[in-house]
Amino acid sequence: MKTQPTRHERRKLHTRRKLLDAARQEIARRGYEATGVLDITEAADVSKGTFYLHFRDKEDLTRTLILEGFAALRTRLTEALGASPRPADSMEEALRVVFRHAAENRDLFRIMLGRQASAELQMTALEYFSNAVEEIIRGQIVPDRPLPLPPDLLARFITGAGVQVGLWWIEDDHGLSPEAIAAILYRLLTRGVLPDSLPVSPA
Amino acid sequence: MKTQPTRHERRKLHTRRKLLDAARQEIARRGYEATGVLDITEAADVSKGTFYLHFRDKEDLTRTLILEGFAALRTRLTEALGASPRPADSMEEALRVVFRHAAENRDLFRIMLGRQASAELQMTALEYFSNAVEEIIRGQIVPDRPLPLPPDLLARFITGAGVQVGLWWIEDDHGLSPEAIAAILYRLLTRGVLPDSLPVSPA
Amino acid sequence: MKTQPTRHERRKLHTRRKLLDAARQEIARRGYEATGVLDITEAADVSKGTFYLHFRDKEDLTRTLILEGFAALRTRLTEALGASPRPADSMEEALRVVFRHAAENRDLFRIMLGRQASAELQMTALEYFSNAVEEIIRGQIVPDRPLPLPPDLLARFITGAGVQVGLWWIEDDHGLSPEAIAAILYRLLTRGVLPDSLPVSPA
Amino acid sequence: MKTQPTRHERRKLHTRRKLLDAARQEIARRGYEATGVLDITEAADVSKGTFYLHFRDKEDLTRTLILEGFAALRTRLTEALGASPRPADSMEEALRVVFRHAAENRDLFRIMLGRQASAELQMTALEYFSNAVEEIIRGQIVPDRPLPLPPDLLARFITGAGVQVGLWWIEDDHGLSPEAIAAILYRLLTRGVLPDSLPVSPA
DNA sequence: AATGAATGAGGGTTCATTCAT
DNA sequence: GATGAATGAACCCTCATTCAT
Repeated sequence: MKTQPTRHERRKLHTRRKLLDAARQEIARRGYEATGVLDITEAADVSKGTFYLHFRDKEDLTRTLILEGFAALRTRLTEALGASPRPADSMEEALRVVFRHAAENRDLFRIMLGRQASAELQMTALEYFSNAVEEIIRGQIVPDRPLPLPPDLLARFITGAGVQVGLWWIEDDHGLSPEAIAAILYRLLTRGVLPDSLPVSPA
Repeated sequence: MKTQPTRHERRKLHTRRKLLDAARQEIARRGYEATGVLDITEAADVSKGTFYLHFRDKEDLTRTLILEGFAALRTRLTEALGASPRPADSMEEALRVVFRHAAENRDLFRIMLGRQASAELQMTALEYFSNAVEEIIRGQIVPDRPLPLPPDLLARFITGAGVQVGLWWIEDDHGLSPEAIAAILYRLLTRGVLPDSLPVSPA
Repeated sequence: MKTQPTRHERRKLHTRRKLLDAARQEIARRGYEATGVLDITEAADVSKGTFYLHFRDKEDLTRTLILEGFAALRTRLTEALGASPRPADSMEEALRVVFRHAAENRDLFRIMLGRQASAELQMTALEYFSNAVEEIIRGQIVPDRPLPLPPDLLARFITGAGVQVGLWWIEDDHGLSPEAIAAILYRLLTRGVLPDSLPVSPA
Repeated sequence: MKTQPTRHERRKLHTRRKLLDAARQEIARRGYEATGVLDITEAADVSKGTFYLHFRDKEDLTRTLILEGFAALRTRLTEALGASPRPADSMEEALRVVFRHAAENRDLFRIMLGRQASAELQMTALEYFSNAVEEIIRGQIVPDRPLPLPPDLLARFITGAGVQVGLWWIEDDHGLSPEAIAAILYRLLTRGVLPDSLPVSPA
């Protein structure tokens, strides 16, 4: 059992991959709603019928695409932060990892969060990020000093701000490295937006 | 003279209003993409043809809906802040006004910003808010102390955070008054999210 | 009884005339099928409802337009040929009258016979002409020398040829006067198309 | 290899043929304008969507129908007249071929030339025939005896007459064989319509 | 596993016609 | 008599999905 991927299986996986890649490009280019199954299959150079051999429908494929992206990001975060990260320091490092990942997966981030998404998709992705952030927040609560605000509210605040900063930077990096934009976001989140609390020279 | 806005015109305006109201409800319920022109006209109890007498297409109607909303909010803000608001104090007051307005126009805010929107719509609304915030920021820059961060980036940060907090609160107010949620957001924006800077008792 | 046309009636007739004129122009410009009732009423500067006060529908109006044209032509023919025309000579004269009339009523002839017509209209007009020609033919049959061909066939032959020659000339008169084109058509009809029977210098 | 026009392709061609046949019948019955795509697909017993798989729109299909008809007629003429026809004799023979073809393709001729056409279609078909006739005329001009009339005018004359005679005969053959009606038309065209020049016994 | 012809519900839109004013 | 808002049937067309091959 599990001897080899049976050429057949390799071929099948290859087709599936072609579809996912084509979908990412097409959706990033034309937007989720405007991209038809035909656009995807033509870009993948397979027949329309084949699509339904691999995915239940367009939403299924897109969800797969996004979950793959999340999984990859998670892996990367885990690797970068080690098994037991010390939270305080690790937050900024986590942001750095996320921005680096975003830079390398622009299409995917646009599909998840930008105009190219469907509102549905956008909210789903946002919720995913938000849940992850909430998880982290909950992990940091110490029993004798409970948080004065609901963790899910904090998570939404952070995620909303982070996503918009991320999109601003993905559209045009303004000469900022992933590390630089991570530092800015970290500072804004932890110190607020009043001029006094802002760094003197950002970039 | 001018006694009669020509019953005709009154009738027409009435129909137009019925369409706008029906559209707001239907889109809030089913989402922008899932709502057909037929759904709207049926809810408004007019014929499909009538729709096209008043609006070029679904997008036109929705844009009208949203612009109306923006206009109403702007009016309200202007009234509340007076002719010459002192910026520093007025920020929190502005947030209060916005949250009060949001509470009274849940459907509209969901349509603009929530899952019910199209991604396109969502970004457009977000941009609108973001531009308004940017405007305010630029208005506060004093020549001898320039902002260390691009105003549009700050605006995106604030808007992203604000919108998510707003949606969190619109979905379920968690027992928080508009004033309370405005205070929380203001605090998070100006002092950051670290536990130390958070108030002791939120609501 | 019949005192004066009662200002009211004059006004009504005036509106009717405006509609007919507008229709002729619009249909000549855009074609019968492509011309909407709205196009006509706007050109006539009356409301859409008014249209149906004067005509049952678009076809009714168009038929009226064409019948008016026929009536005018008939009047002109009667005047020109006198009460008892001697057939032989009168045929060419009749053609001259028709071509003169066509030149002065291009729009109408285009609507009846050209691309601007509906196929229905075209055949109706053609049948009208054909019937008129048949009438003439039957009037010339002398009992002891019956025609060797059915009069309706001859009439269709003549009408078909005449209409196409007429359209050729209406589109561009090629420098030919009504009299000249009438002479050509007469010659072709009576002598045939073989080179030998053709006149030496046409125009 | 090439044994199989890929059952797929055969099936597709079959569907296409069903659509063309159904369209010919329906348009012949109800007229071009009055026939909807739905009428055609129902008659062909395929779904509405299938229509658009084979033709861009109704006009596209109709053009195809007519061009097919022209092509078939042209083939037949070429076969009948041989490679190098002697013009003089061949004109009557050509008419015979055309009338035979018309008899076997009544629906198509009605669609192209009769009330069932759109005026547009009618003029297009007429122009096609007219151009063909003009071609023939030009081919017969001998340098030292130039035609005294413009070839296109002659062509229009002949075509107009021929089409009307053809329609007269297609509607009801009046007991005339294709050969007989061809002879009549030939005689009328070459000798004119005056009683003296007409044959004594028509059929 | 792959194909692509066929499906058909549903979308947006137009426009001749009606009718209350 | 004139108006024009409202009607609704009918149209063309797209596209996600199915299914026979």
